[in-house]
Amino acid sequence: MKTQENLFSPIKSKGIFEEVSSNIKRLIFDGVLKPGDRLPSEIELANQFSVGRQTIREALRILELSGFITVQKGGSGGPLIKDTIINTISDLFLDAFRMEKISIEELTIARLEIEKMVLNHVMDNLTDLDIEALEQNVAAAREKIEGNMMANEENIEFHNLLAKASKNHVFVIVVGSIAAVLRNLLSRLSPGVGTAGDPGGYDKSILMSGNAVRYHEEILSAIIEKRRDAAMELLEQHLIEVSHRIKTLID
Amino acid sequence: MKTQENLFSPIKSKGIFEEVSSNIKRLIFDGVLKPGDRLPSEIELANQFSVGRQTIREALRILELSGFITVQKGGSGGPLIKDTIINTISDLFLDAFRMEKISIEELTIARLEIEKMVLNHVMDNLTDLDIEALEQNVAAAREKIEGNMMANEENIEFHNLLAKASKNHVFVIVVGSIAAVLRNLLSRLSPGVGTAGDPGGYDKSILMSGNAVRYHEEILSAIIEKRRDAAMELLEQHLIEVSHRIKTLID
DNA sequence: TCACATTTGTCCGTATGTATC
DNA sequence: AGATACATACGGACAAATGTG
Repeated sequence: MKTQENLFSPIKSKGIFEEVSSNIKRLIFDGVLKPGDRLPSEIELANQFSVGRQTIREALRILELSGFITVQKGGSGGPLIKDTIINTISDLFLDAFRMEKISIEELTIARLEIEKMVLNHVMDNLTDLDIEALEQNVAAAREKIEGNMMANEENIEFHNLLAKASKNHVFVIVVGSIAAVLRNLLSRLSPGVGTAGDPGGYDKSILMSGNAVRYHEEILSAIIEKRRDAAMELLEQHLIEVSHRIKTLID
Repeated sequence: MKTQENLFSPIKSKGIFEEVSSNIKRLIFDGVLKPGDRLPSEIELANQFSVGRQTIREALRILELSGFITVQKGGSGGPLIKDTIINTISDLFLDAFRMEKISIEELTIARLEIEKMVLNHVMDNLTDLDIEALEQNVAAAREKIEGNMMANEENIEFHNLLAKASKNHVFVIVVGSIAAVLRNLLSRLSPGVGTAGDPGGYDKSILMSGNAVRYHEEILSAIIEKRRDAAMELLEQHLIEVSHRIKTLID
């Protein structure tokens, strides 16, 4: 029963590969290595640390799955410092949702509540840059709709941009994760929807997508004009409609 | 430029080790493999998948860092299915803190908003079983406090039980993740606090812990008596006080 | 207490696939 | 198209750790 978790020096605990990844992590935390910098190749790292290549590979795998680096194959490739922690956290939330077998009802209820909460924060922290990004998003979405194309990616991004405008990264992660789950569900229910230039999507799906864009435009207007209650009401209507759309797809 | 993302069979895209980990992941999602089950040894897996042992190792490393398995060395050891996604998320949150992607302020604001939202749902969906679990929790916490021991685990669990009482798994995961981050932070800031029977904890930390228990008791009473506004007010006071406690620990 | 078997951890050598120049 | 550089993958070997008899 002595489950003493030694939190002070988590290094040295498991093996060399963890120590190597911790060392590189520390360099990133201390600012010695910044996003965009290149790490030496595996062979080079193996020589510098005086360890085997497999050990380096597992250390790099840790860093990759922790969102600190990406690895590119081929010539002039190799490990690249890149900050993707937020995305990594979102991925794990997605896994957690899938493990718990979340129902559509639960997800839509939670989404509705959380996004309303986020919107409240947006109204208090909105900047011109946020407005610009949101306007750009709905413009791009409208353009696609007018070209008879789905605008699903843009529509999902609208909600992510809204979360960003709340100036709270926790909200960004949570909203982004829920959006990822929904996108996952939609792509399973109506295949080919997310792909660009899908020639088979000339059905009511485009109408729904266009409808969402109109809602986004109205919500954005209400936000800009500081009409808080109207924005909340529109958001609620929009999300309820989306949930209905998903339900009809399931049947 | 042919970046066609095939959402139906994302396998074969990156490499063999990702395909292996995806296969095992799928088995876990589908319930074929459940927490507590043992995976074959690395050599056995290598034979069954007809791949090298190094490939298996990297696949297992992915699963470990994604919170799906743990790996034990030695005789009768090996890969063990275990759901630790929430802990993994909290670890990444800590990394995000260190990378200054998330601040304590953001986290406490998000926690306050989310738990208030959850409490509202709890008031509408409370059952006798939830009440029983919550009462048992505060009773256990009080017992520890009266024995001059910290009740941090119980106090954190109180909030998780609250989330469960909302009957929404999304809330459970979000609240659980935030709680895990806070527990992780607290254990780093005030070492030895989480361990049972810590003889060095006879300081103001126990007072704070006891204070939290009192708040929990009052909140629970308000919930049972359907005093919604009072419960919300108490919860808000409680969480603000906790955030102050964390801030003072950081300075 | 002491081997013993099992399993992960680590290293080496080599070959292949892949992206860049 | 060819050369180069790099990750990816295979097989074999030994060391270290851990539970079991």
